[in-house]
Amino acid sequence: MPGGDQQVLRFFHVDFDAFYAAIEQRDNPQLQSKPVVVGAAPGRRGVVAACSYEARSYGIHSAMPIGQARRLCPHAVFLRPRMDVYVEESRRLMTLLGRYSPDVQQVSIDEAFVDVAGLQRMWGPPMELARSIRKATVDERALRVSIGGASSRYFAKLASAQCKPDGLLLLEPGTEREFLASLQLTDLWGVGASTIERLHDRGVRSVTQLLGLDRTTSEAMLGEGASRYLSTIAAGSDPGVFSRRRRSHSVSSESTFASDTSSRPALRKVLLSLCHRVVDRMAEQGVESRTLVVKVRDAKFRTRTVRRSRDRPFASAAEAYRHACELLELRWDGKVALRLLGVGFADVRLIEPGQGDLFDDRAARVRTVERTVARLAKSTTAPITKASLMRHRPP
DNA sequence: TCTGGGGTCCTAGGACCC
DNA sequence: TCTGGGGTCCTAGGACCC
Repeated sequence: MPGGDQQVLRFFHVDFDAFYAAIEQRDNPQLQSKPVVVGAAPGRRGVVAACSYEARSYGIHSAMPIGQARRLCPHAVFLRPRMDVYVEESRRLMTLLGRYSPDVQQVSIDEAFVDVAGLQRMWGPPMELARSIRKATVDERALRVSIGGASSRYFAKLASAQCKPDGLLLLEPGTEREFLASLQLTDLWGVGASTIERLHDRGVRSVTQLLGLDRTTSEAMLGEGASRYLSTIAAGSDPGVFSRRRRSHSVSSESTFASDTSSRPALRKVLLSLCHRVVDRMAEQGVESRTLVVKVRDAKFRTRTVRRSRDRPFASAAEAYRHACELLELRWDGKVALRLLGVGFADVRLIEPGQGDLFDDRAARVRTVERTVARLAKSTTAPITKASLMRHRPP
């Protein structure tokens, strides 16, 4: 059937190399060709958010505890993230990609899928298009990018990971299975440490072995969902993890303390501040939720959550805070020291017009005051906050 | 060695209803 | 004194990713 099911190279996965670190190196020439680590301040709690390839040669990688990174490379340059700069850079890069294709799907701050179907007449074959994009990011933004191309998003993503940094790898449609056989288990997107451990326990050490398992064995090992996921990949098909459907949505904020604490007043203060942060962010997005979640992590790194759904959305930070305090007591005995508190909303939805009347008057009034304060705080340099959040009470 | 913050998706079990 | 099956909503935890 001409043109029917024939696979074509349809997607690029465009992935910027060591994004935060590369921006820092670009903006400060003294950092070029030096090990640069962006993340928590050394000596404090936190991890590596991104690091330059020079830093990687010392064994540093993202998500590594910052103290460990410093031990591996004490002379590395340690920087705190400048998120506003990275977000702005990301916006410019997505605009740049938009010049090449009307269909750019951003999937994180530093990566996007580009649908290249039908672009041949304007930009030439995929290889030429990819080269043009790579040249443009260097010429215009002084940033390097790796591009993977394939007939599906999933394989394009695998391909870009294989050619990093500063690489280009286009998979000829039909060669997916061959490509898979050249990968390690850890290269498969969606297969993490826990799955790998389970596989190793059962003697499965290679992708070929994994993909050769019969369905019954693999279901017994990994469960039905994961088994179906892997058999789709094994067939060279897209398991669909990057398709656009978005079922639910959540908004959350959390904070790890400089040191563990079991002080109830201190914890409540954190809770109040988190409630304000999350509710303000939801207001900016024009969304609301009926489900509040509180997250607690203790000194032993044991994490627990507790949630409460009700029949109408939470209307204000003050209201969320009252419930959050109750939820905290359900998950915390008041004795054990905690290292983290989090507050979030699940199943977040767009506010429907005219729904404001559903809130009772008092909640609506409180919310109006909160919004005004939030706006004021943004438009002035004078610090505006709730009295209970201030370090020292005013005289 | 010490383990951030922001997310998504899946699983499994209980309550409740028809 | 033995018990079905399906659907929906809710909760908690886990795996995974950037």
